[in-house]
Amino acid sequence: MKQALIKVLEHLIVSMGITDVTPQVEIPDDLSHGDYSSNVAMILAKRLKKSPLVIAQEIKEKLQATGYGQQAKIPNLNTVQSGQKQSPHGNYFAVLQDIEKIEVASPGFINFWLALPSLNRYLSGVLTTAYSVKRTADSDEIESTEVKNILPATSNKLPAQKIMVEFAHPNTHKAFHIGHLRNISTGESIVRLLEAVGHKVIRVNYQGDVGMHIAKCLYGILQAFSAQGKALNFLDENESKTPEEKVELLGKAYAAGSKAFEEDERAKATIKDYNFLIYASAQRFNKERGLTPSSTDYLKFIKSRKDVVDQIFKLWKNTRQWSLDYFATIYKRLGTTYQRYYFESECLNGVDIAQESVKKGILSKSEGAIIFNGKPFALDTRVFVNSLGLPTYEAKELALSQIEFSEFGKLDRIIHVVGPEQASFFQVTFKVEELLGIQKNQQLHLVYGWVKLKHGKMSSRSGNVVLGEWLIEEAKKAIYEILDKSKSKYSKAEQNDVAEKTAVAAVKYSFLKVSTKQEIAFDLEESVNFNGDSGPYIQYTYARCKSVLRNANTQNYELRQPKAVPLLVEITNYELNAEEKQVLRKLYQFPEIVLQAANNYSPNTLCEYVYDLASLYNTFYNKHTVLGEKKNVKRENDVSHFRLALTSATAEILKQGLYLLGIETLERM
RNA sequence: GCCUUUGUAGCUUAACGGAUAGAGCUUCGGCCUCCGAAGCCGAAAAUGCGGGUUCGAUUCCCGCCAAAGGCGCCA
Repeated sequence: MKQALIKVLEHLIVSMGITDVTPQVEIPDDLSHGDYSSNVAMILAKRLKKSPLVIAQEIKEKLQATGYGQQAKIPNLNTVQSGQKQSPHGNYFAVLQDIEKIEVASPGFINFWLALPSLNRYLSGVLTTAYSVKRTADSDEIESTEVKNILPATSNKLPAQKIMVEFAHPNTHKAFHIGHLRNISTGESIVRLLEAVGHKVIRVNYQGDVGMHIAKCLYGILQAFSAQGKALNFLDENESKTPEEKVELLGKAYAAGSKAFEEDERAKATIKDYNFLIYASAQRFNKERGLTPSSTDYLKFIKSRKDVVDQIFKLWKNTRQWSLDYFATIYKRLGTTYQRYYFESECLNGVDIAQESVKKGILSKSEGAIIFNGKPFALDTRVFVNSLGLPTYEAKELALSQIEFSEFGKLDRIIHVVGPEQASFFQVTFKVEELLGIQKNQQLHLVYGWVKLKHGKMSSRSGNVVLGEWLIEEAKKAIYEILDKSKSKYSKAEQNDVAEKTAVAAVKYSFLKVSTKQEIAFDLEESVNFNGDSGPYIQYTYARCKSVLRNANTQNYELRQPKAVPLLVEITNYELNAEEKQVLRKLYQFPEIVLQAANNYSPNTLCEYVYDLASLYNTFYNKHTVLGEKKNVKRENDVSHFRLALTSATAEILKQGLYLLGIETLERM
């Protein structure tokens, strides 16, 4: 609709002699300004040397001349355009059938109101998809919905792309904290939004499983948590523990190792040695897996304790798996899956790429290291291979991008969901990859802001972290309190299901409603808030809608039969009240909001929409009765039918909106 | 020193250069003998400072102040 209006205005201003301006049409914040609004008259004011109001009035009159809202007059349109008898303009102007009112507002806006029939047509469309899904399901519940059904009108204009979204990337042996939670919430929603507008998306996760942080952790294990400092004893003793307990142990070991690294010179030297051993272990692991190893033999760097090679290998490989097993439980909890897990350990041949790049003159040697000199490109200078011969994150990234661009056919884009501290890193690696011919302008660093504590900074070294799962558990506790007070009777299993889904929703929504780049000042109370602009509020509204619909069923309304849908369009003699109109118009905006959220990578746009819709529905619900024949409210049947349709459509859109945010709905809560 | 990002009610925040800066939390006052009160209605409260561009600036440009991140051997 928006695009169609832009086309109409574009054609109109061409007839006014303007060819190089693309009119803008937007959905006004305030519904009293219509469903769509254009500022085209104000843009033209200077060019035409007339007042914006006059221009707006002229445009309005030209549009009126087409007889909008009346199909019969549309064919006459071509006379508006001089000298183009067989022009396709009639098609463009056909959109005006759906407009019932055009107004000019100071200082020169042209506002459009949609005609009721077109709103109703959309409502029917929503319900038809809802029914079609319901009919294929054997239960009363609507199964997870295919969003695409509601979106083709706006989405099919974009060329579909193949896009890789890389997100989550926790490091093994380290804590999974609320920053990762935000990363996953954001990435998951971006994936779903891109899919909803027609793109093919590949979900991947890049995890750091080599490096100093692991050397510190292993050192901590061998020093403090292992009988006689034997790796095998440690593994045997703890093998039967739960994934949570295992990673907790790793976290403690990491803290201990970090402390030793800073305070004890001998420990520091040992940890550095361990780091080489980990690289050597990774190479050995790659050989086992049949991956091509890099040309560097890391064992030659080890100064002492060659006897621990086997120990470190087993310890690294097993504890690495502990972390991965634990991460898997979290991904499952959050409803996230990945097609491919990448690891730093498989990117060690970045050293070889870096060395070739030196020959090509793209990277250079300096003080024993291989660096990229950023000055000619106004970028930072960064180290790719350190003077010890170990690849840094940068060199590994070169190897990674080679793999990523080769494994899934031709990719149009790779989106890296990563924090702001890596902006310089990505600018440099993107540039080097461009110079190497790996990619050109195909990658995007999608920055998500840090999650900071209101007081103090998160640091897994000092142990001052808010763990992801801890937060979800806190939210669950709060929900159990509400459930205990509630009158609804649930079994233990049902309670747990409600608490789990509501808790995840609360946490995810609290991250997603803030714009992606914005830092979040973490506040427990805010994250587990169930009132107002929150995930549970939307879920509650959905559950409320479903409750009404269940009641309608028991009271023998026929709305839930597909045949009742056409009835909606026939309701023309019923004057809709203000609240009904507000909900109806909001529903209509859904596809365009999804498109906007996808194109801007901004789930918060969708959060705002979903909240507005829920809020408008709740206002309507409180003021008017949908069924309400219980006491003395007597009403024409078709009013109830319309309101049930509105309720059903609201439920459907809320469900789909939440799905795109990665949040599940509950039929009861 | 250089680069980047961010400053909006007491707190957390929204607003492709548009209309009266929109919410939530908190506070205060109302609404369950009617479909779910995790709800609804009402009140109070904000664009860091100074310039500029524009019909119009929270948004773009310049300067200042403040915070965060980054800038050859961490990831």
